[in-house]
Amino acid sequence: MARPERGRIRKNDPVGLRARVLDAAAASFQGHGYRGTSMQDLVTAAAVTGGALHHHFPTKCDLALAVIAERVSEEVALTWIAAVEAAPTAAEGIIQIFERVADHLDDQGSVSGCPLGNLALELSLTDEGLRAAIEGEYDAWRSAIARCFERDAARGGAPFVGEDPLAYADTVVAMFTGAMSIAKSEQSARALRSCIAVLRRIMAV
Amino acid sequence: MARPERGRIRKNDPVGLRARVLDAAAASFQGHGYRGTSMQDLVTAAAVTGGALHHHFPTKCDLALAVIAERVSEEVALTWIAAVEAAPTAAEGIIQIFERVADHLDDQGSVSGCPLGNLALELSLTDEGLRAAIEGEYDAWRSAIARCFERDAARGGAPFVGEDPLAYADTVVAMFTGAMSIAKSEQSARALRSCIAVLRRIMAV
Amino acid sequence: MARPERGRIRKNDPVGLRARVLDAAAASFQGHGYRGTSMQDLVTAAAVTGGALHHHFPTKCDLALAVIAERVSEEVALTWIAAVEAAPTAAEGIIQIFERVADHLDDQGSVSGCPLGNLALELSLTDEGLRAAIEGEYDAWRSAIARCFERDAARGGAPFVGEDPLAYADTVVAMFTGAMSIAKSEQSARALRSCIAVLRRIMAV
Amino acid sequence: MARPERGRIRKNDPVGLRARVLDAAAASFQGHGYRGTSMQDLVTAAAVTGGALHHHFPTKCDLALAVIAERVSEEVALTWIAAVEAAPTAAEGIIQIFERVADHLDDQGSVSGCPLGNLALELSLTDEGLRAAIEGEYDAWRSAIARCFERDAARGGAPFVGEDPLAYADTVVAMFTGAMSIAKSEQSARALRSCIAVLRRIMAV
DNA sequence: ACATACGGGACAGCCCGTTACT
DNA sequence: AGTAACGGGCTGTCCCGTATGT
Repeated sequence: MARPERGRIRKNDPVGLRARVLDAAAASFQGHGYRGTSMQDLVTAAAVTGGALHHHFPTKCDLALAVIAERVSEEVALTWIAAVEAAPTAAEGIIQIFERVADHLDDQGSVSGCPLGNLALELSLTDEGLRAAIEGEYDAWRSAIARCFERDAARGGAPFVGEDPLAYADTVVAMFTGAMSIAKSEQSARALRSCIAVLRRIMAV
Repeated sequence: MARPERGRIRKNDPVGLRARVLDAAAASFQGHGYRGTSMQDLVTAAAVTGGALHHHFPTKCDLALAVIAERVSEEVALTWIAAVEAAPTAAEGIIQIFERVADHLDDQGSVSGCPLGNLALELSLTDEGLRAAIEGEYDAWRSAIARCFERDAARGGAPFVGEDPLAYADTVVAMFTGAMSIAKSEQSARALRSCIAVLRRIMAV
Repeated sequence: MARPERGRIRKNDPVGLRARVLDAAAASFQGHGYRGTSMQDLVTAAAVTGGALHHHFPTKCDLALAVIAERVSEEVALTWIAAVEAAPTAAEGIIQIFERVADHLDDQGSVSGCPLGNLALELSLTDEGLRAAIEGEYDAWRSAIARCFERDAARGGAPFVGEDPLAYADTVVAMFTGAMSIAKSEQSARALRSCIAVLRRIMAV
Repeated sequence: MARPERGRIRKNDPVGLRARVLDAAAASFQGHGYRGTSMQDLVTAAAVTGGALHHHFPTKCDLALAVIAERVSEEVALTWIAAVEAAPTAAEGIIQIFERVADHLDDQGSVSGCPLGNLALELSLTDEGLRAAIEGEYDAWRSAIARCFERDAARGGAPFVGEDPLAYADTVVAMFTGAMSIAKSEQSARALRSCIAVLRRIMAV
């Protein structure tokens, strides 16, 4: 995957630099928001120069698109999609993910919210390209959960979803997104645990 | 009576001016976000001068606090608290509110999101005072729903809430907040309608 | 001197209010400078409202003139003019004043400079009226010292002043003003003590 | 080679631009004071853009520090330090400098004061870094004069300084600073000439 | 690829002074 | 006499993006 080094230490490291910037941007966008993050902040956080930053990401919007495509997307894929697919049933997987995130928030001092939700509210009305990218992430997220519900139903499980697994998937995503928003404003995982309690009853896990 | 001269007639109307500013700010904060709204925007939108604005709201943060306390709070009270309390049962009230909001979004061209949710994600980590104010609104919202569930349970209804009406209330708030976030990124009421379908089944309405 | 009270407690106290403002302004002008002091600072410091302040001093410049005429002038008169005149000889008086001020600076934590010197440098080129007022203070100060030198000379003392007591008076004022400036930048009375040492030798005290 | 489009021709000349800004700032700080000079004034005076100004001097304080270190310092070095060192004796040098400055003031229409003194009084209590920088300049100035007195004493001259050349140097600096302050408020070189007369007698020049 | 210099235009906050009002 | 509302305008700072340079 990575370009093979040839013993020589290259001063120019476009891949590493780009990755550093994306990491810094993803973290800062989540913590301080898109508008709350200046390019200068990233120059400092990623230890790059302004020129290099603009070489890789001509505009701030380009950077946001890359963060969504290469960082937020990955986080959704790992935290949610891979996890539900790996779980015995979608219901169990969903509960586990909620619990894992809630535990993680308790471990950390602060709650900075769902990265996708943060960007969704801040950028959806700003730029059509960004909006579409965010919508795409939501779609992938919801679709993966719906597929798991359908799989379970095909196996005779998940009776609660009835004829509309997509609506249930949508609702799970909405609950998570909303609970993270409340969690951010309360700086506690309480709302997530409330959702867990309700989900257990609904899905009989 | 009124004397609309071409020269400037100055009228001391602190209440009216303050109201104009709050209205303009509430609308712009919801549409473009807190950081996406400049004080100059409000000067234009509310037709006030910079000096007058500064007199009533020395800092932008003060203005946000006032918007939360005097506009967002009122909207939550009207749209949600009064509506659930007035409905025959909490379950019916909740469904009605979701439907009313979804219809409203369909009528309008664009979806600008839940005012409380927007501010929650953007400002919770910015200022402790703002975070606390937002937390208070969430608490009032959730508590009102929980009280309605308890009232119904006392009358022998709402069997689904079991022993924890607060968790159900929390979940409803999370679902609404999250669905509005998704709706904003999709520019459609779809997510809300998915939630309605699920809520109907859960609460058997 | 004071207007006779008639048993009734008057809420309006123009004299007291004016005095409070002048005190606050004199202190702040010396500490933070004329431009470094805002009318709002004085509103806070003197516990008056903006309206009352502007009622007594229509413009900031008017206030500065009043501070010079009623506070700085008084301080020069007390600290310098009365003190040299009361001393046995001008030379002894001058030394004593330098020492008194140096001791005072050592006692206090910080050195905020000579009130007249501060205003002189900041305002002389701003407004002709202010410049003239400051010049008048310098003139009164220097003249008083010169008169004392002449008085001593008439008694057969102060041989060092020769035929030009005014030049010596000027020099003393310059030394004091300059030493206070250096003292402010060093936050120490060192420069004043250096001047004392030299003055003792020159004037043989 | 160069392609002079109808648009603006941009030239990267960091040294020249920086020098232009420092020159404009030094002049304006002396004439109108630090607080009396706005960044916009400098943008106009130095014919630079706000962005370029901010690039070289992120804050006004940074600019003041640079003005002290690179302009005021140089002026002190040229006008005073080099001049006293070059003179046959310190006493003669000092008198010459006073006379040169007095003549210069008479030639010009207006007196804008000693650049170091102006900044000393206005900024010493504003920022610790500025205060320290100004103190350093005073120290260099005074030390240079003291060294010349010592040199003269070693050659058998300057009998008046006795055992404390530093106190005499201090006094000379104070006299100059104070006389310039008075000169500014009187808009005349009179105070300087008074000092010259006294210095001649004291130092027997 | 990367680094520095630079352009032009906002931004929030504050300023001094005036006017309406009690 | 004293209070509070209000008017414009300006301040220092920062912003994002581009151009020049290596």
